[in-house]
Amino acid sequence: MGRAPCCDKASVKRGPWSPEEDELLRNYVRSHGAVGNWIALPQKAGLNRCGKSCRLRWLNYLRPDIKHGGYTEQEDMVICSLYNSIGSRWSIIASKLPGRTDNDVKNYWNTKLKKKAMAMHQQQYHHHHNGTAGRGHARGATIATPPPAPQSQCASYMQPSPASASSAVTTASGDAGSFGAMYSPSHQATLGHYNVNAAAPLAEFSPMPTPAAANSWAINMAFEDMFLPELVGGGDFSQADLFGGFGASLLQVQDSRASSLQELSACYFPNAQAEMWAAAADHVKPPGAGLCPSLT
DNA sequence: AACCGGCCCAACCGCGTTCAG
DNA sequence: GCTGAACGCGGTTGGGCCGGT
Repeated sequence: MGRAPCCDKASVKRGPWSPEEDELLRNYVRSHGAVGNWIALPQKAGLNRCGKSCRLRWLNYLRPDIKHGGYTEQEDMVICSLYNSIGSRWSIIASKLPGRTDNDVKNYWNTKLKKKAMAMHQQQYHHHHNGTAGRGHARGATIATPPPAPQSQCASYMQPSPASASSAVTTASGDAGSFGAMYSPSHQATLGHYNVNAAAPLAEFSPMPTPAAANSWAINMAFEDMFLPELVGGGDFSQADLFGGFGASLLQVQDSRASSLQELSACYFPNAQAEMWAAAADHVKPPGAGLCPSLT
């Protein structure tokens, strides 16, 4: 049974906002500062709107610091790598992109970035088969070459990143083939969903990027101001760490980094699986539930 | 010019979480 | 501890826009 509607839908205006309504809302927020009670706002501001709708309008459109469009490649990369790490946690992803809203990031991913990833994947898949087939999987020869998977600037992050399936755990277990099972339920759900909607094998693990992939768009990006070092406590991340590694370097992710990443993953996946990952890094304790405070 | 289909984005919907009473 | 209201989030939808035919 669903919850009761927050307002009487029959009596409030719905649909696109008029400039007049925007102005009323803007004026109210300007003069009253932080909105404590969105449900009460429409009446106070003279708006015939649902409070929820007002909140959304403000957060997604009217806020003064909002940026619209014009995503940079660096932002693309942040979105992609975080999507790989934590799935469709848009609010978290958006929080790492100043001026971007979760709705905006979500729309951007669904309408553009995902396709960009697919296109890049096609390119790199062909390259892989034409020029680098037979090189095997850098994570371990025990893994059967997976079916074609997005291997793009985005899709290259779709392989198990340290944050979603740490190499420390993998190498410790000695069973690289168990990667699929290493995904947390929440991650699997995300990928499953992605698979259904995108009609593409994103749920499959990508093979390790080829050298060609390593030269791709993503690898050449500057990482100095990336967010992950901040998230894991200021550690200096190499690109290989962030991308899940390239070649042998991946297999030798140092324990400390792996631990930090496991902690990060545990923060995002507060479940038994995350606890298992975290436990593998001995000194890392998963949070009880919810996101790590540092991530919110 | 009219129609069509795909794209894009703002807005809506419903559910889980939080919190005050 | 319980309950219900409010909040926050992710998924989905509606409709305008635009390019192709």
